[in-house]
Amino acid sequence: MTNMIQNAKDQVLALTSKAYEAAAKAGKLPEGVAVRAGVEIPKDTANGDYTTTFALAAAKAMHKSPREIASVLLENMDLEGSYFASAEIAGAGFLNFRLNPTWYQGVMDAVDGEGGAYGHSEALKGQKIMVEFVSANPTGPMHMGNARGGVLGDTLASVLEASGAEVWREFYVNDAGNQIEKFANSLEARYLQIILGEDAAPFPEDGYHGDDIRELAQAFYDQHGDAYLNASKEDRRAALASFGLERNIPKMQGDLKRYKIEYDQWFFESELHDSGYVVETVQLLADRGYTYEQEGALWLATSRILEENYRKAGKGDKEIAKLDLKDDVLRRANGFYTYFAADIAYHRNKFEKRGFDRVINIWGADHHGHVARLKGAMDALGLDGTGRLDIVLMQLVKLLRDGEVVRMSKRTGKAISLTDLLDEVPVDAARWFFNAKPDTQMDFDLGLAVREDSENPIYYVEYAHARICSLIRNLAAEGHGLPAMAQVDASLLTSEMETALIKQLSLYCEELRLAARDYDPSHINRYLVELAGCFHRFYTACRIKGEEDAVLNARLKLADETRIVLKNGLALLGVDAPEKM
RNA sequence: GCGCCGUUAGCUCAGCUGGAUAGAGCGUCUGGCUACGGACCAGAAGGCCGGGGGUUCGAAUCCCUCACGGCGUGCCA
Repeated sequence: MTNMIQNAKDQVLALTSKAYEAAAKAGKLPEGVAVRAGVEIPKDTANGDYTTTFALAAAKAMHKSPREIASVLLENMDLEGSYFASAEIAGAGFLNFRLNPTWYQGVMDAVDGEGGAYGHSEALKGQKIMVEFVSANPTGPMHMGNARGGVLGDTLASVLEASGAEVWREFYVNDAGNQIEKFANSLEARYLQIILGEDAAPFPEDGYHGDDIRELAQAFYDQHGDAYLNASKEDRRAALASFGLERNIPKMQGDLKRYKIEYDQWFFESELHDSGYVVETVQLLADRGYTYEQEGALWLATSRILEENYRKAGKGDKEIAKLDLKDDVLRRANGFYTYFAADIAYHRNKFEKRGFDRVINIWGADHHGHVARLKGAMDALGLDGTGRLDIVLMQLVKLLRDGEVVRMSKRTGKAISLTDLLDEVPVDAARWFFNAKPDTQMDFDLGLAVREDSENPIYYVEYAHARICSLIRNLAAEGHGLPAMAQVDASLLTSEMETALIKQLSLYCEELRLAARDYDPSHINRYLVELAGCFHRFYTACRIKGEEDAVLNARLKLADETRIVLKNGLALLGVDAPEKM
């Protein structure tokens, strides 16, 4: 709730514009100039704790040098009662502000008062947001891309929750359509091979070659014997498909749970078909005049929809012509609806039926061709897909083992599955590692990932937490309990390491904001490493045990607040904060 | 061909709406507890920010262009 960084920034701007008004009134600066100035935190504290570029930004309009403006501003500035002890001119015309103890006390009060909720905000209050992620085909084991997407989606959902949104986690189960047909055909071939021998039943060329298919067929055979040998093709395939799904889906649920991912809902594609919602949705598009028939198929006029969108976005004819837009089939000539049609229905359901204000999908980058047309289809339905549907495209994971690339394709049957991963790598390490910026490709070296040493930043962060817990335990054993905030005087914390640590605590709010804004929870990872570093440096430089009570209390409180923030951040990532290691 | 993503230290990556001398971790080298957890800390070396133009007080950041890499461009999902 309390964001002391925002408070400080607001105050810098308020102090500066007040100074400007005073100066203008006194005739020292031209009146009525609107200045778009920013406030920043300088990288080097030699340049103060906060800085504003007001004078730089105003120079042109005021026809004065930045330093001259800054100098006049300074003469007219009153820091009384503010968070700042001093302000000075530096460089090209920066105004640098230095914090006083009331601000540091404010940060410590905020962490103490808000505890586990510290860092949370109400920025997204009242917003109902769905995050749909993983949504792996239930036709086989989940792969590394699912592992990455799982962490990303789950953590992003947590970040949005911490920002005040009402968040819904959902898994879309593709239990219909071509993939399932392929799945059934593959199972059927394996099943027949078990009974009749390998050569008796040809394996479909585009089938799933994985061992999991053989195992499922074997399990089916163990249960039913050759009862389905002479059944109709349709019955046999249907039985095999549902047998497979009934085993695969709970397995996925179990694996994801083991990965600490729990969904609010597993939504089945088949429901959209069975309830007639797909047909209804396509009809709606037809009613709105966005479809046409050609060569026996029903098409969505995607190119027209997108062209309208691009035109609205201000793109010219030339640009649009270059885009090479294509229409999409909704209903094939054989009468079956495409995945795309079902997906449109699914997203209509999210917005229209369930009333989500915003929908976020985590997709693999290989689906990016699908982004514009799905948004366009929502626009065509009047659901503002352009504005409310956000697709996070996640670049794929390159899996390595000892430097060698490991193939990830399900179809080769050689994939390292998410289950395999969790057998090799601790869950927390995997979660930490996969929580990387979505739009960069990443290498995951299995040999490297299992190492539990200083190369892995997660141990650095966990160690800081465990160290603080140990400190608190030891002091408690000596009769020094944690002080109440009233007993803590933050003005005693003046050394470089202490102020740096408090400032780092205040940054948590900021990083959470950025994580929510960019849909990039990896801000939290980097923040926690930095926070742990600040703590270790503080801990090395500042003794706690044996100091006089006032200092001891202040430092012990600071350590405990660091523990709280470490724990809050790790909780967001779904990583344990161990009290001992 | 077209589209999306990427290119910053030996490696993995930060760099917020353009700001001050481009940062961190790992690796390499050198140091630091008979004191609260050495899974820690301090210091050093290491950079035409892929190339070239442009915009301006100021560009890793914005615009154009080229190069390289990944992915896509199905009546697949």
